[in-house]
Amino acid sequence: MEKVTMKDVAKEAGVSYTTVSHVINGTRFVKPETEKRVQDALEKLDYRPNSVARSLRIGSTKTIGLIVPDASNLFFAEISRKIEDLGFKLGYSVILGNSDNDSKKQTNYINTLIAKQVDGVIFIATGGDVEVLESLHKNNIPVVIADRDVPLEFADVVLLDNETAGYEATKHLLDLGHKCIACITGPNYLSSSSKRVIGYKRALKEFGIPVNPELVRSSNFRFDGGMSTMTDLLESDCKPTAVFVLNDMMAIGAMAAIRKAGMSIPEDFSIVGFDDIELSSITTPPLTTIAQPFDNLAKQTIELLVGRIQGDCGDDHKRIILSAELIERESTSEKGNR
Amino acid sequence: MEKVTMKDVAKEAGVSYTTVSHVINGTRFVKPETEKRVQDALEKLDYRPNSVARSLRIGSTKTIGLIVPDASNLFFAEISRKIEDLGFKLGYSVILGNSDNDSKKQTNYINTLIAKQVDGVIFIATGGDVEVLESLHKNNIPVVIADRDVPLEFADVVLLDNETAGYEATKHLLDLGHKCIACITGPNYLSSSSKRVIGYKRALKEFGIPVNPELVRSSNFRFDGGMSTMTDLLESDCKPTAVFVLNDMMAIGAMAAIRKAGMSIPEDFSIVGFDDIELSSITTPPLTTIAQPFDNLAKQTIELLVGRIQGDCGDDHKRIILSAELIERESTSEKGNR
DNA sequence: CTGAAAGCGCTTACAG
DNA sequence: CTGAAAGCGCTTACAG
Repeated sequence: MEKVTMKDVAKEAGVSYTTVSHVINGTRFVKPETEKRVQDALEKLDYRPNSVARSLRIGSTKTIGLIVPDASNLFFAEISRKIEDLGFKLGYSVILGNSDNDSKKQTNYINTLIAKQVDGVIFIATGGDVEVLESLHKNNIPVVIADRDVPLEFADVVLLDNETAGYEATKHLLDLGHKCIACITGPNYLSSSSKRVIGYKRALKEFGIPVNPELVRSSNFRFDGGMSTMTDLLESDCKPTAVFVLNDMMAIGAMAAIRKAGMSIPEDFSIVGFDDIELSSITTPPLTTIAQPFDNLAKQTIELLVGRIQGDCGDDHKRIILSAELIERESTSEKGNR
Repeated sequence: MEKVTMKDVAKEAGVSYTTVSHVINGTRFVKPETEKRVQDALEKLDYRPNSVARSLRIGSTKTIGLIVPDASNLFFAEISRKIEDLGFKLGYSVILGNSDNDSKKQTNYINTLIAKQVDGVIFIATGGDVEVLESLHKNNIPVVIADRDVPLEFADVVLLDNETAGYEATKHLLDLGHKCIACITGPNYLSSSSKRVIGYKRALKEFGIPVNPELVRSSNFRFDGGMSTMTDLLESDCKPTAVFVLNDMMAIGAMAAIRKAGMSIPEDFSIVGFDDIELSSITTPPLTTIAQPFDNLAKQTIELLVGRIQGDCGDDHKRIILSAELIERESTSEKGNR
């Protein structure tokens, strides 16, 4: 069970290992008869290419790094999954890293990705500093930033049009006659959160409704945060009749809080979420939400990255902005419909 | 921005690159003064080690492969996340692959993992054939099988004691006075499903209740499957008052079906799930379930693998069986408590 | 149509 | 206390 290398195959087939390499890679003509001998030897010895050696020689590992805040979060889990799928189809393996909110961990990851000579990196920012990405750039490793904007000149970016999406979600509620609409946001330093809030405010303004800061609460994008923030909101003075929650995880938490307070959805209270994770279609009632274009996001991101890897080194860095769509389900209804 | 190698550092510091290597790795004594010069050069040139070259030389990549059925499933997402975390702490990067139910894809993955010279593989089986794993073994790559048993002599295995867990879940329902208890299973070819069913039957027998095959339905471990199977069950002749659902995803779907049928949980119907994914504590009502020892599962798995990698080549392959715990929440109550 | 040889960037005996 | 050199397993000009 010793490692079998090209040398062994060459000896077995009675050719030089140059030839073996060429038949494996189909990279120059080989006399059919010779080729057959090599193929037989390959099979007989169950030869396995060593891509570490190959990578060292050709300077490319066919591996990309994917850094996400937390892959056990359903939203990132779905994105990672799709990126991994598409990447594999394009011939790339993915090394996955969870950054949490730990910028030290983030730095460690980036450093090992550089050491491992990944061909490119897809980065979904957590908070923390982002200067580490600089070193990727210095090492000529292309980076594409997905989902959460980050002020970096040297990277391509694929984002959702969060502002418009926030506007649409809020407008849906306004169109239903709601006037007192709360908003549960994510962490304010995330562009994906703050932009949605801008959309929310714009819709309100358009309907001539002043923004009540009491109704806009910042939370953590997680179930528990949605639940506790909604509870606070319901206990406060201003009695909203609807809420726009900036992701589905929190929205599901908020639904639990609303029910716990003895209200029915959507009869007493309307709620719209954001993301359209798989779960959202089967809550009770099914959640009206903004659907992230998961497939398209993954596709654009990986294609952009692979394009860069394959040498599209235009210095004009691209910003791709995708649009999201409102999915009306049963968690929203007209105000007064009680 | 040319790649800086040890040679460049050596030249800058005026030493041989042997010495550079030794100061980087701390692998032999170097005169403090010389060392300082090297350190300065390292810093000045912002040297980055190339672990591809290193790997080729030392025959180890410090990378492991993790193959899961579907990382967008919350259960695998949580496990992957933990394995990734612990692995990173031990100095290993992880390449993630989703096998789906596609044995061709599984084979492809295994082959690229071999080519990439991973140091080891953690494998969570989907259906499909498993002989591909054979080739890992032939290439001296240790494998540990997690969560789903697979009949393979050369791999270590870390499993849950599914039978006992299934017994406990069912007994809980029986202790509450339920006599007509349905069971929604996963695919039958998965040991994690079939063993839990054995536990379910054992508990029934112990309470002198015959197993009604009508009450045992096989489904797909997903939300939608739980929902539709539960709907069928409620429309059938035998009217159960409780159900043991073999994972939380399906249990959440089943809860939706029960509510849709106009019944309250737990007043009219009791339900116990399995896994204790994060979500289960915030459903309405919070789900009584069997808690998977996620942390321990990840920990044992990675430690076993790293042990093998580091040369513990005992031929006695280990089977580690972990136990699960019933978490009583609010989805179960005494029968007749309506 | 095929081979001999250099070299990718490291580590590590061997030698002094 | 430090260096010269071999070699990990490949790819790819160069040569014939």
